[in-house]
Amino acid sequence: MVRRTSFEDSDCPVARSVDAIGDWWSLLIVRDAFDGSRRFGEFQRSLGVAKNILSARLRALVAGGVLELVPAADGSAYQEYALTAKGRALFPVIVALRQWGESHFFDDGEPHSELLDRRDGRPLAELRVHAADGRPVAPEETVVAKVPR
Amino acid sequence: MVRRTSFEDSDCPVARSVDAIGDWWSLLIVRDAFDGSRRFGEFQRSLGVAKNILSARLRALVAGGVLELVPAADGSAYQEYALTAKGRALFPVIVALRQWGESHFFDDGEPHSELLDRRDGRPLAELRVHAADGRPVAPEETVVAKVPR
DNA sequence: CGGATTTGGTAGCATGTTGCAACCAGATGT
DNA sequence: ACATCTGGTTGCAACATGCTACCAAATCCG
Repeated sequence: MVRRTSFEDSDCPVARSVDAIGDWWSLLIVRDAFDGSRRFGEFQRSLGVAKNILSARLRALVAGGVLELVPAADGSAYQEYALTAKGRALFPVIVALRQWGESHFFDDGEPHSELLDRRDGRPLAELRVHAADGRPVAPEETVVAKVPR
Repeated sequence: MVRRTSFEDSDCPVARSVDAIGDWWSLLIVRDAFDGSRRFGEFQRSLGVAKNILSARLRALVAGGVLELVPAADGSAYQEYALTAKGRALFPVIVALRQWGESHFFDDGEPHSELLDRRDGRPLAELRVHAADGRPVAPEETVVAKVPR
């Protein structure tokens, strides 16, 4: 994306997040990281993305503090990409996108990969937005407060 | 983004969602729609995006069923873009991105726009991922079930 | 009514980014 | 030692992006 206008100075957190993630490939990389991918080759096989693109995205994610390079768990000289705390904090974003996709882009019975609770093997609960007091809120019940200058 | 490989046939809901949204501009358009923007000009002023890009994105979002064209509320001959039910279902995605941005890209006290509960004026609760039984689950406590062929 | 302005776009063009293929160095396997 | 795997980089063509100019219809304003 040719973007002469970066969002890194925007006062909207959504814009900064979008800017930090970079592009959709990056988000799918993060998804794969949640799913257990750790090595360059794993990401590449899973995503089918060109290696130069993957290389650039991984570097950007590391620079952005979403991933970090750690020594390979198997003791080899290679390195692995691991989610940082900041990267793991993207979990609700991935889950939200996943649930939206499940709800709107698959016919009844059409098979798709699913995110399950490891403990009981059941799908996760639908994400819901709540107010500070725990009451569920719909979009119309919210308001964006413009930044206090 | 030059993407010869579309994700529309992926079995991963995240990939299909990403594909359906299209690009980051589209997501910011949806964010603005949640914030009350309805007209072409409103989106353009708010985003500062080139008109041809905005035009293409709006058309794609309408084609994808995220937005729909409705007669203008003020009775004029113009039309307005309104979120469909499918579009409104993106609310958790936007909120998740917003909260991630708030947590990681603003210094303490740095002003930023905020999403508040209209009823009590307080920020929303932090989104959390729960299992079917209501227990909170961390990423490591989940597993992706590969599609049953 | 008539002219100016706003709204909501489209068209053309330069440029940057994507994505493919080829290549390459170091680590690993045998 | 030799082959292969891993993890990249480089060059290049094609395409999408984004800017500016242009345009038609609707609306405003005197």
